[in-house]
Amino acid sequence: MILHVHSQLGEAVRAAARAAFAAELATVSFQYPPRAELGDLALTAPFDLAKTLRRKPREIAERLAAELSRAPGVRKAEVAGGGYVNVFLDRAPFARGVYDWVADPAPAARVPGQVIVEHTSINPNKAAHVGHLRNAILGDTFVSILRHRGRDVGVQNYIDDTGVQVADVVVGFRHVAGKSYDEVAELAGGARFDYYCWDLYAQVGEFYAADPARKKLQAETLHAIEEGGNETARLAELVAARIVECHLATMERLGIRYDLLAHERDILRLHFWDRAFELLEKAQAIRRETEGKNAGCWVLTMESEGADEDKIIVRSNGTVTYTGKDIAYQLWKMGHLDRDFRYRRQKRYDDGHVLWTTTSGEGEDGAPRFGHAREVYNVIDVGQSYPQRVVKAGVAALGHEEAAEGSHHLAYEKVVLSPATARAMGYAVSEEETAVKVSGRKGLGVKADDLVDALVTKARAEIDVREDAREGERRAADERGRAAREISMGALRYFLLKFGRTKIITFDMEEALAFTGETGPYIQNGVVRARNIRAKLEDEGHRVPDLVARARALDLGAWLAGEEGDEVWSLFMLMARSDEAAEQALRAEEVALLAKHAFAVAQAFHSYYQKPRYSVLHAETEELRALRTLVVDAFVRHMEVLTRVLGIPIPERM
RNA sequence: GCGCCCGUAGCUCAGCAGGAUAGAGCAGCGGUUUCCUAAACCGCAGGUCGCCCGUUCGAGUCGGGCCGGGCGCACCA
Repeated sequence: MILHVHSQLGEAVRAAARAAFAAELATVSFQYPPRAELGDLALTAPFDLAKTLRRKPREIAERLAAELSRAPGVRKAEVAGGGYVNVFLDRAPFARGVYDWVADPAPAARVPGQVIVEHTSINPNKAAHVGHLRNAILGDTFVSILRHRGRDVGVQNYIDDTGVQVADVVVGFRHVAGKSYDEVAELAGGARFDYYCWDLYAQVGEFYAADPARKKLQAETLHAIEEGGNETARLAELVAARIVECHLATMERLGIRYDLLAHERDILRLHFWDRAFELLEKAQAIRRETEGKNAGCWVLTMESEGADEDKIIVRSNGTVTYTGKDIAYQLWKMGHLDRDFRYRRQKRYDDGHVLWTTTSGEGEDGAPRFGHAREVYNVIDVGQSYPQRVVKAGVAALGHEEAAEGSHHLAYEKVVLSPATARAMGYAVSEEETAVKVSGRKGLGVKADDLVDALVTKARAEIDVREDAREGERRAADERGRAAREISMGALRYFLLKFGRTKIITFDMEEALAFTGETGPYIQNGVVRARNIRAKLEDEGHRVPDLVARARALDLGAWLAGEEGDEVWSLFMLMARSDEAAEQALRAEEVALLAKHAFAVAQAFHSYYQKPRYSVLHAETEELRALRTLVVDAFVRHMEVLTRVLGIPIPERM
């Protein structure tokens, strides 16, 4: 909504600059005055023009202000400070526009070209932990914003089913737990297999540490898995497949779904790397070293990477590194590898959406076209920045400049544990430590399902307290359970989104369980209240659509000019800026911007509706009731969209 | 050594195309419920934006240098 105003007024400013000063402005950006009394939008173009025109900013501002005052939708424009132009919008038509926009949000213009987002990509060898949740929630929400803003997005979850981590658990089953394939199969069919593997994986760490010679088992196992067609590979396959199902179930609790599971095994079996190697060799993007420390290796030159400029892609024993495989995968994503996976249906979600999986065996018909993206976002922790740069460099070295340009690493920092939370989990933490690193090897970390369980339990307890205090009918257990799950989901998603992605999150259980203040439940609460007001109106014989229609026909201008109007106006301005917030989130690749914006909108509504003098049901006049209903209805409708984009469900009651 | 990230209120963090008096949550203190549900609202208090230099009409924001903390620079993934 506001972006439309920006471009319209921007045109007016450009025209004015042309007419008055024969100056050509490239882009006109608008800011917002620090206080509402100063105006609705602020223009800083006079400062820029002052430089090129060698005239006083104020002088330029005067001229632009005069022109802008005549622009449609503008009530007045005045010069402030050293050369700002503050624009006051005509409130009534703008407010009607905002209402129409939120009541019937036109989908954003379709942006051509496919976008692939890879996220989650957890090693399929143990339960997901809170760090993985950060990845998945970040990725899922980014996808949602992309789609909201008109992008065609495919979501891929990379399954490293032939890596060392899976190999370690296989070693665990064989040599630590001493289980046969059938015994593992039985375990895998039971509950909490991912938890079992979590503990087993930690034991394998100790097993290796006790006798370094045992590391040989890891190498042998990994080799057998890569080779395929043997008992070890079958066991690895079983473990990985079952753990992936656990991860999918965990993520589904948070509303996170995928379009494709891309398996590393299939990248190997279908010889993606061999093809990528041919391409890289032919383009002389990689070269074989004949002397020096990298003798016998194929390396990719990394410019400006410091002392160690070359990255080894193929080891001297002829095997390819992970980074090499990743280059092949990235090339496939971008449609620059003339190979493709075969596909099978993995599962069908409740809403009918099909999750596909890659396969190197027999494929099924009907798969959509995966992997011809214009833009690729890889959601991977910041520790992978260097290999991600290598992947990008590899794509670029093949001459695919645009593809390299379109390769984004959505890097995020890790999640560490607060001393209190680590202690609660039974770890000794010294006084000086301010944070404790999670460690899969040591089995130290907060499991995703445990965290969700704790949230649901806490939310349920809160609900029970409130329900028991109620007069009249109380909710049944299953309704309370559903609300508890929805509130937990909102709390967790917001909690992991509100930090910038370059910030290390020190995870504290107490803090994560908070339902007051800047949290998901705060946002949910506002919408629930607003919906409740609408419901009460209907109960008392009013019809919300009629009231809204009536309000639209009233003199909005007079009302919006008053004291109540100021509060309503700032709420409407904030709602109008949601499209801008979403675009900013995409441009800055920072999902937190939209999450924070949603909180700000909720906050503005809370502060308004809470005041008894602005009561809708007990409004002094029918006119005021109609006007306030329009506000409440606009808020609900808008927040339904915003929260859906953020993946925050709205419970029926808190 | 080189590269990246972080340093803003007691604590956790916003402030990411430089812009007006630096914001929010938590914690603290004081208020608000015969009023659409208090997971709420209102108020008070709390800041040399790590330090120095520079660019600019203007720097928390950009550049350089320093200090402190974290991560990366594997023939691991």
